[in-house]
Amino acid sequence: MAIYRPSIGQMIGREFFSRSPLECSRELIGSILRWGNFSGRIVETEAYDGEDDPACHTFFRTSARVFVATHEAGVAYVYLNYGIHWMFNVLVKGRRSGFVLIRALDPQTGIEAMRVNRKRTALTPLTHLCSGPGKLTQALGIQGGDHGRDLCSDPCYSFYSGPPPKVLQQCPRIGISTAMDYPWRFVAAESPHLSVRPAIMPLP
DNA sequence: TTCGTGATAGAG
DNA sequence: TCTATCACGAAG
Repeated sequence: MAIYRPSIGQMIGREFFSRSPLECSRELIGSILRWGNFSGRIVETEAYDGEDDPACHTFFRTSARVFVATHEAGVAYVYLNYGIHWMFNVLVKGRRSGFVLIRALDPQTGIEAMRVNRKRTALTPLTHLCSGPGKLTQALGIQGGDHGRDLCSDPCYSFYSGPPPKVLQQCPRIGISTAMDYPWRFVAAESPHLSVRPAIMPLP
């Protein structure tokens, strides 16, 4: 796998996302998502492979295949799930194309506004603000209008390289009903901001 | 454990 | 048109 780790604080460019979903998912752990006045460190992602992954939208949605074909790597793929929750993904197009689902953030800036968006009080633990894909979109105000937004051209809506995780753990994806054995979820295992703590994986 | 909620796609 | 499905979260 190609290693791409720009120096800390550098805006992540389109070439980062011009790689496979697994590479991008893994290396986004520890990076910073800036979204307007909000920012957070990415501590949990999942990879969805657009070619032979039954859990990926491209597998069962024509519109997703059209989206991949008509957009550049590094744009947002946002959709509503269960009629309630917006899911925030990034389109990646390398040797393989697909999506990276951003599942949890460690909030850095805009925390009070996140609490307002989440309709939570100051008593709510910080670790509950963005610990899940639906929670983080609500906290940052990400909605359907952001579908297709380019995340590689506007410094206010971009990813920035950050300190690498202390313990990068790879484990099975959660919340899906097919292809559940693919270990395509990545977490910063030391973070208290995860949606679900992964089981301790036995050594190979 | 249950339930709310809406876009999507495929069947009829 | 109708219906099943869905990468979730909160309340109880």
